[in-house]
Amino acid sequence: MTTARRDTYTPETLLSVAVRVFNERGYDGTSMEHLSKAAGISKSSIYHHVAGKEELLRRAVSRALDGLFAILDEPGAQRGRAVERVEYVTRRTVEVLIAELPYVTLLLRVRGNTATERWAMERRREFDHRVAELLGAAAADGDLRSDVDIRLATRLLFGMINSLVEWYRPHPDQAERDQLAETVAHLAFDGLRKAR
Amino acid sequence: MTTARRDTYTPETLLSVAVRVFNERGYDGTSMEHLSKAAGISKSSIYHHVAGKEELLRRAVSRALDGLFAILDEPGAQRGRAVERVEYVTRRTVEVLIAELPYVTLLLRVRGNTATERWAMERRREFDHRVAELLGAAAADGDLRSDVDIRLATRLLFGMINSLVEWYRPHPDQAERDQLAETVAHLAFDGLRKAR
DNA sequence: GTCTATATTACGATAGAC
DNA sequence: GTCTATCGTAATATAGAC
Repeated sequence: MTTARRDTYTPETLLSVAVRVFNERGYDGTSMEHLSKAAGISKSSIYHHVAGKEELLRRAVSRALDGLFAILDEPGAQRGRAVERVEYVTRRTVEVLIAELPYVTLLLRVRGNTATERWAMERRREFDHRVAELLGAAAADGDLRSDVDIRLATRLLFGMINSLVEWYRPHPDQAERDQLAETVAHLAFDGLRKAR
Repeated sequence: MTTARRDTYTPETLLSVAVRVFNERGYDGTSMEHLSKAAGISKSSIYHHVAGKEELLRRAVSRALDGLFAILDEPGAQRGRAVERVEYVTRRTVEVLIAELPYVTLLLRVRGNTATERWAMERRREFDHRVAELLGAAAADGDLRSDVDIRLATRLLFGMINSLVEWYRPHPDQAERDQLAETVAHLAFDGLRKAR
């Protein structure tokens, strides 16, 4: 082994700094100079670790997308009635959003000006589509209220969940985080689920 | 009277072009060159109508904020039980958001990099605060479920409403627009309001 | 009111020393 | 791995002709 702890940047540690600044100023509003100041190294040193600004964006949104898509492969999203699977995905989406907050925040804000941004938007739409299918299956099972359009409900549900990135700030208390996911699912589905 | 119809830009008509481009590319991602191409006039001609890029932003977010604050002065937001007032404000906020869609969209996306952006964010927080107070009054009246934190509910409600700007596209059918406001209020309050 | 031409600054990225 | 110096481009904005 070499020295126990290196006090230099890796692409990953540099990424965490960059994502914070991207979220504060917006991706387009952040210059390499801004990143350089925030990281405490010169502009050219950043290029030693990553190819450029867009690579930092790609790494960040990839991390967010990987976290979201992994939810769909979990047992809770694959077994049981559709309404229970979509409720599970709702809770887990909130949890992943909180666990990877800065990365998902950045993902939700890309505008499509670069190839990387357009790729991220397409992958995100794919995730939304997968959840919309689940919600559609739950409706077909007769487990959702019939007086609400399913596409509209999907969009409002995602709108509610995704809005968390605009105000939620990391909390050390694990119980508090579980509570949040429960409240969101509770609020969403007590409005959605057919009375019985 | 002069000629019935001038085929030249006013600050207002130029604004509608600029806001569209701002929403497509993001404010920071839009250059005066982009605006010039979209408007079909040269960069320097734009400066004949407005002082610069930031003035276009200020005019846009002002229009959005004026529309939102006007809701709070309407009779429906001032009379009756708090729970009915907040439901009225919810419906009207959806309607104003749709009526002034590109302007509100831009307002909801400002990041705070300029003085104009920080002013807009502060005014928007003020509006949110006013609605949160209404929701608090409704809770004090005992008209809302007691198992949901009121601050969290306010944020999720706004998150749901504001997410409309991410997917809603103008629709000529007035009934469709009324329907949307009803559905949002329905979904939100059938989850929020105490069973009776 | 619109244009071309340009001043000036900021940006992303590279060269090359240490 | 980090630096200073710099390149080439694109940005906001202005000058001044028509």
